Amino acid sequence: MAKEFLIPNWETIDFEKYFLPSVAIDTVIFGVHENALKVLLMQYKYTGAFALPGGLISRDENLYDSAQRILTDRTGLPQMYLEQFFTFGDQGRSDPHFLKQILAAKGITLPKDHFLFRRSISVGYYALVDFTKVIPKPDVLSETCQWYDLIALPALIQDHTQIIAKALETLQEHLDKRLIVFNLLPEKFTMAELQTVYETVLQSKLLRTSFQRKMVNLGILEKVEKKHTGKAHKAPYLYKFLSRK
Amino acid sequence: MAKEFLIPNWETIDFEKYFLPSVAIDTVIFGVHENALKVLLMQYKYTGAFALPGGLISRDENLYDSAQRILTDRTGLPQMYLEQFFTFGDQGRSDPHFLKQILAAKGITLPKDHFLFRRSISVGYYALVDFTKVIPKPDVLSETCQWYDLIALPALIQDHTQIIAKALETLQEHLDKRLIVFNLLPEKFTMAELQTVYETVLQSKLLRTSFQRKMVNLGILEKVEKKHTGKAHKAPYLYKFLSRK
DNA sequence: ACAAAAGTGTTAGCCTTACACCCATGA
DNA sequence: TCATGGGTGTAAGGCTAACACTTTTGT
Repeated sequence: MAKEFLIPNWETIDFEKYFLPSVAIDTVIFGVHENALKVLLMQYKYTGAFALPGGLISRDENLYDSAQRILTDRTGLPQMYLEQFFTFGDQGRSDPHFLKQILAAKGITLPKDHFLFRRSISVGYYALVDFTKVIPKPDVLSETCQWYDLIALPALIQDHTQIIAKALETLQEHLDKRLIVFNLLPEKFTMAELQTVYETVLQSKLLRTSFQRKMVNLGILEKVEKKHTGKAHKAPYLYKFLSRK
Repeated sequence: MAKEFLIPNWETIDFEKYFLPSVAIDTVIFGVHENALKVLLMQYKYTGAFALPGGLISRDENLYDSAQRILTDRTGLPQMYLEQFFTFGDQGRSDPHFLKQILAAKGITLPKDHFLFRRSISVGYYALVDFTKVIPKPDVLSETCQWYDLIALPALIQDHTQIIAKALETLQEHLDKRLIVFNLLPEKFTMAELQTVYETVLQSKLLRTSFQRKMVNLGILEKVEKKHTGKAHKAPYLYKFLSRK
């Protein structure tokens, strides 16, 4: 339910009947491409404002499942690594300015205190995805849904810049503790690629030789075969993640 | 506002006017007493059911401030160490059974789909307090507000047992990373007392000599004076936490 | 053969584990 | 002086930083 629910008559639909009021979900979708950490953002229709993918929680849906659904809608992936990281609830954070503008441009007018305009708490989830497998898809409010480099983000609506910052912080803390990097990579990868992901996420340079040893010593990598790049140097090995140790 | 707001006419008060619907806060208040980790629980009137302190979010209040207010109401402390740890949003988690029973016993009848009976998401905060400074105070729904040993908790309503488990898990992760143990202790304490707190929180024995060195090497402790216990052994030093390094 | 990148060896330092030992205290 | 608990010394092991070195590849 609710997948492309938002398309029909805004004026007549009873949002309260299907969705929980005053709560929403915002998602930060991380992907790696060309040695850079990327985030999936939507650009709103008419206004050109940038925002994180997000959505409402169905009354008959668990919170986690809501996040999963929203992420599937935007990425096309049936499932992905997904983690709740923080809930944002400052008073000033809900600013219906852009939504009102978009609806006005569509010729839709809703009452001032409409469900969609009221203050809401937002539960933040971050997702790690294989960049190459994602097919970004805008929602009804947005013109585009595209990857943006984390170090060159456009201005975002509301508190979405802070939400991304907090997501990154959490990801950095989780990176070593849980073994989750592999969600950002294709099945097979070189040690250099793995290191680059670490470096872009942690935003710091790591020693090549120490990194190699550390990863190998974790005992979760399997050497697969050599990858001949055609370059004038030793061919690197490809590694695979051992799913269950 | 909203402090003892819940006392008067349940039937006539417009909850939606003052509080956000479908969101609540639950708090896990940790304290240490007699070498044991304790949690503050309320016991509901009439039903005898046990629950975590919690409450609603005022429309004009930041999320964090709501949690602070709820905690001040239950402990009497104007402020305390406070951290958001998770947001719980499974469908089945809201069970208005006990609330309905209590209201029925009071002779209050509210419509079946009343604000207070609907499914809600709950934002979890944990607090660390100095046990000796807390003056527990029940809310309007509860008969008592008391400390319970973490390893001998009574059965709790809804998903409150899981909420406590998640809070403890988070506290364990934060214990070494942030320097927060001191919120559970009085100003001056012996190394043995500090170690006991670590052991009860982490639920594992630690080596006395290594622990001593580790704590001292952190450089955040100040040796104050000796504490003569009257026991037949060397008097331990009292230590103080250096607030800002 | 040579440059460039991948991989291995080696040493030093730090932190933890483990346990031995000394110190202070009141019975 | 002895039992008890507090505090320090010391050695082994694991992990990381730092850097030297070897290996493999295509030009």
